[in-house]
Amino acid sequence: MNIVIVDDDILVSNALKTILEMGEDITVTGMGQDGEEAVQLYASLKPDVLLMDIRMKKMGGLTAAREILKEYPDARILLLTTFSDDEYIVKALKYGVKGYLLKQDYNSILPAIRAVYTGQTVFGTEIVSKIPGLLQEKKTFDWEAYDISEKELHVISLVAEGLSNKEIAKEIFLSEGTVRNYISNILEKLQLRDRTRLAVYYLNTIK
Amino acid sequence: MNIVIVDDDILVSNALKTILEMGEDITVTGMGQDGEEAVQLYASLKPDVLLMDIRMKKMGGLTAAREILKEYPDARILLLTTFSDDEYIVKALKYGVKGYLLKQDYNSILPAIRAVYTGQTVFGTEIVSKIPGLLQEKKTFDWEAYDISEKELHVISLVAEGLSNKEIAKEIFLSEGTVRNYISNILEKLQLRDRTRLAVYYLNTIK
DNA sequence: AAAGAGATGTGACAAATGTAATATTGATAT
DNA sequence: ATATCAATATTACATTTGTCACATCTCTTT
Repeated sequence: MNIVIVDDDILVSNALKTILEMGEDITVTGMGQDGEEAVQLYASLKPDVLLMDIRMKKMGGLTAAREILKEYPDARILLLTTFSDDEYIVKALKYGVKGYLLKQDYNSILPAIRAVYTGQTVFGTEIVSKIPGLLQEKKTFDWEAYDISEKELHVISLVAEGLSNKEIAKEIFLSEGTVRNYISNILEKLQLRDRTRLAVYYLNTIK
Repeated sequence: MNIVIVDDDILVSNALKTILEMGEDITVTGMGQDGEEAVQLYASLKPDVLLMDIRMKKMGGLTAAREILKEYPDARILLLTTFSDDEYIVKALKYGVKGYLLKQDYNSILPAIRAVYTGQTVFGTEIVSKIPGLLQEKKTFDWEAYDISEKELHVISLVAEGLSNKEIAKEIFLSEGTVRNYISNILEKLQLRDRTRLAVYYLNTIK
């Protein structure tokens, strides 16, 4: 299994190399220090797995990953992060990165690489919980508790689609004025102050 | 490393056992055929990893996983799925399951188990894309393509937090009028018609 | 029939919003 | 110094929005 390691810090790169080569079937075929090198190295060496730091000068790991995956969609890239770079994880996953690990866990890097090699996607401890839409757990809102009727809920959903009062009125066969009253009531009940906040609130909530 | 295998189908269980024991450091210490057995086996054997089918009679793998994790939050459970059981994945992750694999990929089971053993979370090929909130088709919007500047993006995010023009103005040290112009421009560029739609659009999009 | 309750509608008003045209400012280049 | 450009600001205006008080209208209950 051929691996390329890219990391700003040569000490880290070497440490990683040592760890990896403890696996007999593993060869580190190349090493680089920034995103641009990563792109070049990948293109020339086509390693089985690319192990790359996410924070690097010049081109960062994320951008490099994107570039590489654009060209080689099946590239197996494992990103290393120090900690709490949670913001990048979603992007990384979208690009098609195959792993997102904490540098700290030295002894999990080897198994992670093997898993990635077989096509799996691997997340370091704690990282899964950073995936929004997963942990970001939309409040399961108990609309009933606020005396929100079925009809009102419908209006809310229309607001959250961006309809104007006039359009909502037409949609549910009420006068525009009544729709205004409806919304005014809803805002009062929910302690919100305008339709934008209402829309946002609704979207962050599960019906 | 001690493993317990739970699967309806004894043929599958045995096949898995054979595969696993090709790893010399691995011992299959117990085998069961449904969720209830899984719970019992886990409690009595405390395996390092529990490998479990998700579809089983009596208690299914998901429920079993929940029960076990309720009692032992650090349990490392790897669920096996035939395919396209995507609906369960989010629940599984919420419970704290450490892996979700396709049964088909025989040769990825071993590395996956090792990764799980070190605390990583592993997803089989294709499975990542099933995570809603991720694939949940937030359009990866290329704001740059619409000439949205960094500052404009900031304004947009503030709109999506429900701030009024006046508040936004105070926040970023511009006059209210300028903020209005900003937003007017943004709406024009994005072909949207008011702040509510802008907020909705933004929330359904990844920065 | 009268009264009450609930949903719907109207009118009036202030505030916020969106648009457009036109300043003002400040920095840069010539 | 002048011309130029981008960013910011101002002004004016039409619309939309949110609030409130008060009508209607329709059922139901008594």
